[in-house]
Amino acid sequence: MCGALRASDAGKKVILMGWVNRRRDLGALIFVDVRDRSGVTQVVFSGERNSAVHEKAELLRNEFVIAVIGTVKLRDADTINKNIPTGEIELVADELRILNEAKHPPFLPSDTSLANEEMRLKYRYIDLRRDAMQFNIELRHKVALAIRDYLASQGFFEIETPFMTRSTPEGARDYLVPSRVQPGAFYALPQSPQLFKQILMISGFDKYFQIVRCFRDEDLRADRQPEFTQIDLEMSYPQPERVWETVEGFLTAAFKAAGHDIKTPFTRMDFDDAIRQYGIDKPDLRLPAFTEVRDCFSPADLEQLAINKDLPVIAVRMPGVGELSRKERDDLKPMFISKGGARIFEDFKRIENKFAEAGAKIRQKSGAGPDDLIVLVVGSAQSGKDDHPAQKRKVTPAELAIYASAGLMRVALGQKYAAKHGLFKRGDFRFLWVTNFPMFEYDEGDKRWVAAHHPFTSPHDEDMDKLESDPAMVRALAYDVVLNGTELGSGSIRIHRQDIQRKIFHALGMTEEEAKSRFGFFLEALEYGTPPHGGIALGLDRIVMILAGADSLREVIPFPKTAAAKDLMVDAPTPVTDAQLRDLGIAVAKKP
RNA sequence: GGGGACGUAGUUCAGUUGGUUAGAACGCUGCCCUGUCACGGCAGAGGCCGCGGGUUCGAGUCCCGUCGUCCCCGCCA
Repeated sequence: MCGALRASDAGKKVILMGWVNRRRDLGALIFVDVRDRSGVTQVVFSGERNSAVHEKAELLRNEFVIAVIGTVKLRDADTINKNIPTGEIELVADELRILNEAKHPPFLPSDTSLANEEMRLKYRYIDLRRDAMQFNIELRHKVALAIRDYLASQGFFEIETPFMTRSTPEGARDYLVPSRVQPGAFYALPQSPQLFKQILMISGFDKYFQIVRCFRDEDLRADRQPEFTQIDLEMSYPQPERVWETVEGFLTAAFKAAGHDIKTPFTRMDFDDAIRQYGIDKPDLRLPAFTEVRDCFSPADLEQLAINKDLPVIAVRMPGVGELSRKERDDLKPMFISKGGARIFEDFKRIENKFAEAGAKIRQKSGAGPDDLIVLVVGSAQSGKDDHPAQKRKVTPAELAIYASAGLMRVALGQKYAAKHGLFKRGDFRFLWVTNFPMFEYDEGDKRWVAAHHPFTSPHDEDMDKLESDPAMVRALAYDVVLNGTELGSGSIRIHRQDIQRKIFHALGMTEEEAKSRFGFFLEALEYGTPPHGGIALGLDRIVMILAGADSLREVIPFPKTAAAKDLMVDAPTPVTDAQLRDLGIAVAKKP
């Protein structure tokens, strides 16, 4: 391989095959860097030594595929290249074969500046030749392999489940596959193998895993692709802690494979605490938690500032970021997303000038040094009263609006300033289990309760009696694993009793008939001796993205989709022929 | 569905207040060069300024629309 040869190989006769990475033509002496996925080696073509081969080497151009036979030569001390691992040697060519020529590529793998994404995705095969992409894809392979090895060593079986399955119109939108033999009927691509893995528990495969593609027809983000890979697992008879240990085990192996040692067990945090301290259910622990500073203001202060005295007053602190300039503060305002009338005070200096005592107290309580940035998020004076169905929760909807707004501000500030001020250090991995999620969320549009995780999640034993009477207060045996503000995975202990599963469907507003038509097969399966079981699924792409230090999943997925869910290389999706549609019994209402 | 950014040579970008022939770097082509390694030197080719309208004596530059890529909100059990 092109990255393999070392000083100890000097004198050997070898053959190297690869791409022309760069050529340096000095006349009677031509240097060519040959590249494959392992690295580059300098090949020397000398006119003096072999004029026929040298003449052929003059034809070489970027990205030609060549084979070179030659002798490994130790370089003279003054010509050693310390920048590459093979820099102590070079290959003196005796024979050259051009295996294939190449058109001038739109961009070169060796280019120092990166082509734009449109170009990279259209010519993905060239983009993938770049060192960075080769590294990321290798990393992905190593991580997946380490996870497989670990889970297999713990007695898990990898078992495949169908891609062509049935639509369950709850949650994300399904990708549909029309059936030819059953015109008008559709398969759905799985959003997750959820019910199949639960049925595998009923089938006696008590430890299952699968590194599996999942599909969701929703709009994309930098960290969301319509098809993505999950590390999906399920086990019988577990306490949540057993699932967590398993995840901590395979993540330790995966991060080790990427060269990082991580500490287990991970921090654990109640959902309510996450909201109150970070305003989000996936807190980034690299940045400090909120400080509640309402009591730092006198009632008169609150009135004068038109701050709601019944709602939290949140100080968001960014260490070392310092006072913002006027322009920076102006830039901040559009970044603030107000939920439920929350307000922002981005100019803390002004608070300190006008309300010196409160300002000092806030600095002290939040532990803010003189170099720290403080932004306050408060409720407006008129907000606060509501009769929301979730009013009785520990964190009421009105409070949640303040926390959530502050949480979004905290994340936005982190993204904008923390990297610049060294708060995000490479290799700083803050894992976290968020637990005790509420079972239900209230859908304001549909005016009904929906499952916060999914409808197969078991409620807490002690909350079972509140399913009908007080759904807002029911906690779920659900847990998320979070890393540096990214949700890596989500899981739960499942319902294994048919009567409870029925109750949940009912609480979600499903009639008996609906439940039966959508999930009848599953309710029936539950009746045939279902062991207690639970599991989790983690996003492989996101794990690799974080390990690669990338900002987008596209950097770790070989053939990703654009924001409009298109594949620019193969140009998908496309219209299909009328004959195909006829076969499927489908008519397209609006042709492009 | 909504908001924002961007679109100029093969590529990455610059292009002033609307004003003469649209520039640079890399890449490409040719010539020169025996120790380069982001080689160097000389010469050269390469432009529907995304597309369509409009304003103007005059548009890469201003306006409207449209397409594409990216980021975000909604959405993502």
